[in-house]
Amino acid sequence: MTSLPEAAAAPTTTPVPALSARRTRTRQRLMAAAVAVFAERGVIGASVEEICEAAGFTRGAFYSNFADKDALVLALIEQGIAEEYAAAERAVAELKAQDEGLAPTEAVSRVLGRLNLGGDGDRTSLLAQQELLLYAARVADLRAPYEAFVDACRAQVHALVADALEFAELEFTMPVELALDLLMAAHDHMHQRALFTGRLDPTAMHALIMNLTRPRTPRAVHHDAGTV
Amino acid sequence: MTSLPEAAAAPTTTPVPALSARRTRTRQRLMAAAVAVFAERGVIGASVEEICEAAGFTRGAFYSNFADKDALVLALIEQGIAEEYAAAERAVAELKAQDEGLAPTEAVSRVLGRLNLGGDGDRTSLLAQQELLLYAARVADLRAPYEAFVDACRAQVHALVADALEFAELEFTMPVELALDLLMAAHDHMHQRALFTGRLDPTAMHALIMNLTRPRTPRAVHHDAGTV
DNA sequence: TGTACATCAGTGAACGCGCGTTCACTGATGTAC
DNA sequence: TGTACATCAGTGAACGCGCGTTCACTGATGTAC
Repeated sequence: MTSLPEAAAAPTTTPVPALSARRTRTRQRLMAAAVAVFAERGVIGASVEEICEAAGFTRGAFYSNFADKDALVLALIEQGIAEEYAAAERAVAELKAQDEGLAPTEAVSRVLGRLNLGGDGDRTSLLAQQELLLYAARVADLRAPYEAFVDACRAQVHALVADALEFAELEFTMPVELALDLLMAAHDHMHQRALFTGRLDPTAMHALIMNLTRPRTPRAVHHDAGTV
Repeated sequence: MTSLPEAAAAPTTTPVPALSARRTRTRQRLMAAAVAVFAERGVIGASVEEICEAAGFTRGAFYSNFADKDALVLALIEQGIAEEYAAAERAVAELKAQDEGLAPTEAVSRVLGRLNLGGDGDRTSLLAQQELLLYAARVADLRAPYEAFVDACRAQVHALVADALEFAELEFTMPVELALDLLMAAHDHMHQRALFTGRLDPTAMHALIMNLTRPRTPRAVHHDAGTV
């Protein structure tokens, strides 16, 4: 799971007419600009003009690269999927590289803190991500790709959490699928609140982790203050 | 907490120039139509024309009642706050009226299932609610009112859950504020997924409730299958 | 109760602006010899 | 390496449409006598 070739960034298996380097750059700049504009104005409210201006192009360039706004959103979602998987690889590798003993909660929550789940953690990314979700929920053609993106996020959480628990000698107190659902729910909720308060508050997240896990071997009791 | 006069629906303490009955009706129709249009097109994408057409008015009527779209959104949020508190009153009263013995999980999750948290639970309401959140997160003047709305939701959850736990003789395994956060997180997540799958899946929610609660009196063990 | 008048509430035409989309164009990049 | 040409990629003007906002208007509602 941690080992893939090293592609995923430069896929040589693109559809029939491979894109030129120049075209790829233009598309990337348009997509990056779109994220910023989506965060500020919303997907529906973002005009093609604004996106192009932010990217330093004219509108003609947009229509030369994308059929319409939906096509750009689809490209963003699909790129998000690829990045999510790539990020999971890296994060797990990093975690395995550090071998110092951490408190169980520390280990797990530090891992979760690294989860971007499709954004850099800054306000712009959070807003843009929420925008994409809501837009994808409405546009039939985008629902399936977005669900694939969510699955990619889930896979990343799964990989990270599994390793973290192994490392801290903990196990879930419920089926792993349910635990993942709850972790992602708490994670999203934390980010959503951050849109209003301006800062991430991991308190509830920590409490949840404590409640979802227990020592894997029954002899040691980490959760209580007891020193058995 | 359960006892208020019986107003909240017809507040006689409205600001200085009280609205005429006709005007109130027009505003309500516009607001109801706005929810539907917001769900379909998004707050930013919804045109005043669409809202008015859905409500059966011309655009002039809109500007005669609201300064602009933001004023209408604010009115929707403030109405949501009032409705949320009113709903909490009713729900708690209903819960207290039923005295048959329920399984602890049943009691709590049935109560939570009743939580609308600002919507009827249908797709339109869910989308509109998400839209309002995202819009409020961006517009400075709407952030405080929206946080007040979230507080109202939290108060409703608190009232309901406290009663349900009392009824089922359960208690939280963590501070109540954290437990409420997690319940709301799981609830929102469940609704968000429903936007894609088309149905509410309470499995994770149930599992969370099991993990957040324990019998209040140590003698009986409700959580395990044991029959002590 | 009836009439005359004042105010209120919504109508619908008009305005100008900005946006999506198209397309003839030009400069940039690549290729054949 | 150099030249001539073909294709590619982005430009920017142009079009028409729909939207936000205004405002003179008219019908509805309320009030004084």
